[in-house]
Amino acid sequence: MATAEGARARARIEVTAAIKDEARRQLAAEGAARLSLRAVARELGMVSSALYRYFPSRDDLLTALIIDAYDSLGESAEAAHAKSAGAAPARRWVAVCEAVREWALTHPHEYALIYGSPVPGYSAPETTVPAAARVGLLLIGIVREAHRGRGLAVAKLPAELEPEARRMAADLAPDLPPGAVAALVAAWAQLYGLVGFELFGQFHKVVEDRPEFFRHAADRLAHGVGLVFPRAEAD
Amino acid sequence: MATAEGARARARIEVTAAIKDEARRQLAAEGAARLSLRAVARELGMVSSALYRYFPSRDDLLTALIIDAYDSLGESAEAAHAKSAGAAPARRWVAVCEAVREWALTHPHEYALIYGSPVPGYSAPETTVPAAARVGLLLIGIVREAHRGRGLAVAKLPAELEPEARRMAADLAPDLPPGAVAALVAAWAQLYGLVGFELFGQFHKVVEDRPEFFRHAADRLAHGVGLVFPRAEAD
DNA sequence: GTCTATAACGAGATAGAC
DNA sequence: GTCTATCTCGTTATAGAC
Repeated sequence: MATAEGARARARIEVTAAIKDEARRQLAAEGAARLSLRAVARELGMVSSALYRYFPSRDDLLTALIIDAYDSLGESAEAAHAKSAGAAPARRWVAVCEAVREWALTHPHEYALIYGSPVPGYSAPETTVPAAARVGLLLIGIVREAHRGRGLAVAKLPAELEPEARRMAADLAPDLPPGAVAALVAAWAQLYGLVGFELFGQFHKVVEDRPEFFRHAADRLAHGVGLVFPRAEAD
Repeated sequence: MATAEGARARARIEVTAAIKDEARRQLAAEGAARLSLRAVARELGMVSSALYRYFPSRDDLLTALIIDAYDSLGESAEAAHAKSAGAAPARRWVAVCEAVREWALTHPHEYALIYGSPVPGYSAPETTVPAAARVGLLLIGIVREAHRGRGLAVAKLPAELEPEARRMAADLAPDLPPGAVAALVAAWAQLYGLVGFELFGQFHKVVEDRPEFFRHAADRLAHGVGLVFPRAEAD
């Protein structure tokens, strides 16, 4: 029984993966708005109703693709973070930013799925939140590391933003100064502005040496959050 | 004959506007990927072939909507810029950024059309460039104003970025220091990161007081570009 | 219980004849 | 410009194989 159940489970995992792979292929070709369960089934030699054993609806398939994309991005970012262990927080920040950019360039359609325009008629359920938070948590961790090592220059905050900054800090990182958390959230959004503009073509005929341009912008973002670069090298 | 021709021209303009209005409505409901000439025609009580007298293809209709969106955004930004005449460049910068944000919040689907994921199978022609450049030109103008008034703190550039910064400056604003141009392009992209995150829901349960958060982030962007705030008030 | 296949629904797009 | 015949879609009900 154990082997039979194992075989069933294995087959189920394989078919699920095949469905998602084919769906990703269609994502690239047609976009998320035109993702079609029937087309996926047809391409796999299945009948459309059979897909419902694996995904209860088209939206559930979309949700699975979104979570996979966030997880894939999160893994790349976490790998870059781990690889940079021992380096100054500002360097680790840049390393993670560059990993985000590289993942986006190698997975443009999945990037568009999670950070591009919302899919009409689809609204992401709360189950996507943990995967979506991975990169943010990594960035918070880097700032925390700097804070503990006294390598964080805390930004001054205008009085009007202080309540909001306190609220964000309480939610996201109660051990960090509110000013740093507010700056971090802004930098997080701005990082995706840089990536999105490059990926979606706004830098066409504007920025040519994009890796270098991005590296410098990521540097400046780290600086804006209060991460101090080692004296010997920069800043 | 003059009146007849005038009437014809007027009718043509009216029908063209009606087509674009209906197309915008569908953009909101279905997304750009699903924009269908037939559906537009049906809704207007026309037959699909009649639409081709006004737009030779779906892509041409899309292009017209994109140019309209860029122009509408550009007008809003330019109006905010004009209204801020006399203020310090840093203040004008923030005013323009806030106008971009407000336009995006009131025109979410048109924002998604121009700054969101690319429409699969569609590639924007060069004719969209002038409209797309309006906000960028405005920001360059603000930095230029500061530079002329000696209110621009030019950012130091790492040696690796200098050739690219020079190239960008030669293309975009030969009268400005390359460092300022590079910082400006980055800030421009980052501005849209902030706007996109708010609009596309990434700030859900993260940022609550979004106007204040955005204003502060725009302030910091101005600072990053080298715009100096009047001593009496901020910085 | 787990899965696939057949058939069907209502809605909408599409192509072509007229 | 109109009509119709034929596609697509998401989804469900049902029946039967393993």
